[in-house]
Amino acid sequence: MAKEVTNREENYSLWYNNLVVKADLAENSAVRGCMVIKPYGYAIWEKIQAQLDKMFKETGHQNAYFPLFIPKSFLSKEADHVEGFAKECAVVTHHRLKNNPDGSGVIVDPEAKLEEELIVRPTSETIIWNTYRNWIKSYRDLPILCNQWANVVRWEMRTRLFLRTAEFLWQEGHTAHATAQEAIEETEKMVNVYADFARNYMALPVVVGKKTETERFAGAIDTLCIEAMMQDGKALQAGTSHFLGQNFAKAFDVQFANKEGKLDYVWATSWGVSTRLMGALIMAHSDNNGLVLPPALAPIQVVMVPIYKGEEELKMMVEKMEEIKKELAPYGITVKIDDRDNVRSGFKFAEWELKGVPVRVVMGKRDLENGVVEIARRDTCQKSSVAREGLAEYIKNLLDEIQKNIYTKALNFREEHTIKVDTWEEFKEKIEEGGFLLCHWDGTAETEAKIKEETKATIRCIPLDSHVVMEEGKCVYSGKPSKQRVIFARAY
RNA sequence: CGGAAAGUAGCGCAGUUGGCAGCGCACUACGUUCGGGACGUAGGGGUCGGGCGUUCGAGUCGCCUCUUUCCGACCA
Repeated sequence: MAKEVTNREENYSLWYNNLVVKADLAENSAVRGCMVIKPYGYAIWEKIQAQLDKMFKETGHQNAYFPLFIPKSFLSKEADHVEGFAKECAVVTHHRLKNNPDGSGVIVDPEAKLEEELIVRPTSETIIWNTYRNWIKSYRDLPILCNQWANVVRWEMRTRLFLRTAEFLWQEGHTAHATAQEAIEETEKMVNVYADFARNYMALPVVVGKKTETERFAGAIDTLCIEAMMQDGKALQAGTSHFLGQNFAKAFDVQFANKEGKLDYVWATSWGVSTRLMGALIMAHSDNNGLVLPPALAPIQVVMVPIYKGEEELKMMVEKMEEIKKELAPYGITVKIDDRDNVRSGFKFAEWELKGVPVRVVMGKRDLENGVVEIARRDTCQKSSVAREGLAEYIKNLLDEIQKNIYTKALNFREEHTIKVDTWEEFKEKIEEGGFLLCHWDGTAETEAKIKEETKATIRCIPLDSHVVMEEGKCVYSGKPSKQRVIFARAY
């Protein structure tokens, strides 16, 4: 029997640690907080990667790759940036080991000390802008629209599987533009690409918004973000897009000759999403039977389980299933025929449900005689008998419906847990229930800090895509005037 | 770095006043099963985190130490 779980927190760790997308924390404390992604989990990441990569290319971007190591001096060039990342950097100080003279293993060779320490990238702005200096001389060299798929390391004091691991996989876009306007447009364009991806592929309703000054990326003028709500009502920042102004161009002296022949500093953006998206996927859609994957990102969209007695029957069922698989191929549907004969079918059902496969097709002798198959959908757990005739089209439509349904379910959940709050008393009460609180805010960092101190709630964003919040009012904390509501929530 | 809890088989755990190291799952073999996580029989698997001490005797008591998890500070 499946382990009985009673609350979401337990669920998450069960699924993480079970076979879904296992992340083993290494036992050595030095790499505690790094993760192992098992093949099935990595397949989900590959789906995310493939789709995002396609969308980046459709918006004119190209992939590139920059070094893992960043000379320490680079990091100190942009004051806010170093302030933001200095506390969580892994530093390489030596380049050689040697045998310990006393025979007890190896030690760091003190002779091999690096002249300048290397930082394992926590993000690549510095090394990329140091490179862009050599690439950009004229307005004709602009824009530069690069993306990098890479791993980065941030030595967090406390880690959490998928949401905050010491090493994580991500993509970081770094663009260079001739004008502020163009860079701002790029920042907006990319946050919208993320929102589009989240909504249509992850089935994750997200709010597009702007970060407050305190929550902003270190070194940015503006940070745009997509914020999602998890099933426990907590907020999760799922992606960010930064307008960096001329900060990095000035720090790395990247100037270009404009059309008038005058020198000017380049305008920059950067944007990224990470393996945190997989955490979001799990925490947004899973139910008590395990993961629920939106068809658009499921590595396996349809699993087929034969019901049989004896080798002959198994062979026959698999043959019939191969036929269905062939019919599904033109639709681009990925199918797994589970022909294992060493586990029972009930076990297979449970296992594939745990892995979140959207559609299960079951076929036995009975079905064969009646010209039907049994179809079970993962999102609603409903089972039905469906005619073998026209099955491929039925499944194609069902996958679309499941995709929509998962999104709608998450959207309804978010809307049910989003409320307007106008008094401080009510704020303190409602924040305990989780969810998004739409409140007026006086725009000061002081108020923001005090609210955080008293309730652990932060301003997730100033929404950009909702007319609901565009109304005047008074700050929920200070009573000072405010032009629009912002989203407060407790966050991961 | 502060506060709390926990370390016993691969995983999850029990172990009473100190007295033979246990259970469930998983694993191996054979048999019966197979339309929702099968069952029977027989097996294999342990430096009880580590060290020191108390004791005839320590998983259990004391001291020290290491590690992990959770809550803060930090953060995508």
